[in-house]
Amino acid sequence: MGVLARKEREKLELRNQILEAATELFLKEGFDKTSIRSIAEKIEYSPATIYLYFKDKNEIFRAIHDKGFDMFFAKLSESQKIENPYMRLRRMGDLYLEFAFEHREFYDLMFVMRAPIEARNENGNIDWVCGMRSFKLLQDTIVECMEKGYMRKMDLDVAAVTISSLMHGMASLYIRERLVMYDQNILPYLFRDAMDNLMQVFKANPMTSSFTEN
Amino acid sequence: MGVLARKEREKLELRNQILEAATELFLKEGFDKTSIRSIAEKIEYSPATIYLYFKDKNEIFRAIHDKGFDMFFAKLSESQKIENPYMRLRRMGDLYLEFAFEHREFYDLMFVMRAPIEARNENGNIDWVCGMRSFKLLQDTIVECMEKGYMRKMDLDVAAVTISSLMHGMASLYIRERLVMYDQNILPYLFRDAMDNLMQVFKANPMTSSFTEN
DNA sequence: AAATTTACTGAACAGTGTTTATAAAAACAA
DNA sequence: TTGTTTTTATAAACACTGTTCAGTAAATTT
Repeated sequence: MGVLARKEREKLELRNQILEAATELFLKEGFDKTSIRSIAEKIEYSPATIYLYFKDKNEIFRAIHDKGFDMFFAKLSESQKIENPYMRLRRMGDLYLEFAFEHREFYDLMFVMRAPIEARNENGNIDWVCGMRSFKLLQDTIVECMEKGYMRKMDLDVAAVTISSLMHGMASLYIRERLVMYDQNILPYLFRDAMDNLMQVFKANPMTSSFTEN
Repeated sequence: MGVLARKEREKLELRNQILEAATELFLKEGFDKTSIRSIAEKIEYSPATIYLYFKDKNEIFRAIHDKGFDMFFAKLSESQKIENPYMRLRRMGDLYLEFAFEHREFYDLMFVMRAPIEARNENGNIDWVCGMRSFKLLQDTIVECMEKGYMRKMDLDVAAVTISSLMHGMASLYIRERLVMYDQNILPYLFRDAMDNLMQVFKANPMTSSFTEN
């Protein structure tokens, strides 16, 4: 049955064409200007055709959102070559911000925009896998830090949420232009110091632990 | 010239009517469903009339955004009765999250949405006053903490950005549904611990300062 | 009473996401 | 090679959206 296989392939190919066109438009023109009609024109199909491959506009951006998380995971994984988990965690912070700065639109779609979230809600099950892969990387690193004594023992969820929140806060305040009172060129330095500061919260300091523990 | 005064008053009154209707719709139906036509219908005027009082839809939401910042400032100011600046700073954190949880739509408009920001960009000058008032409250409290020895001396901008980013990160990840992997009921407790942790970064601990200073 | 200013609106423009009936093409069966 | 069925694509329409502008009616001034 080579016919079915070919059809399957063709079907997937057009789906990818739609996704590529949508991504290109999204990165160049933004979400609002990436209309179903503009995508259709780019791939030289009728707008209605797109609805044979995606349920709605949100589902298209849900797919782009997923690809963004793949890129994000790859970026964060660059830290894995670092042996020391505490240094690795610190490096993940830099990589996080590098991703946010280099791929603002993707970051925005993944962590801020409503569209990709609304797509899965109608699906029924809230499949949260793609983002979870990166979050698990963070969790595992924290656990390793605590196990190997680089970090004082504390609730994993609290540590993970604290770190994620600081990172996302900086990235999203910048991307959504809520830090315009600062010279945009010094922001990376401010963010760096903020990360360094936070790292100290978690640091296990044997010499002072008896004083700071309570 | 009582006539002119009355006309001025009437002009302002309709402007407020538009704003009230828009706010009500915004809180009930969200940004997208608050159309110019729906606002017009609510106040029983033609859609075109709205454009005699506001340049565009963004300008309407820019005004609502400003009112939100007034509420926000009032909320944060509740902390001012606390004498100790370190305790006051900690209280401001709680009040920040209370505001975000109680007025999600306002918070979203003020700190996440693009619409109100785009409004001022066309104005020319980026009048950043409304949000700055609250930010200054934070800065002043930090300065007071450092001056009175409750907080170790460090760069004010770094401290302010660190605190703002953590707060906004928690609030916006929650509001934009990026923390759905957690039981939503425990989030307030996680956030509380995250704030307590961060406070420790800044804490001036005389007994251990000689060890931690470099 | 006439002229002018101010306030308002109907209608249109150019777009949006989405659905549906219809047509064409491809695959399968006799 | 027919005829039938399934798959794939689309034109056209629906119900919206923000925004503009010519034209009208009312209020104010001369």
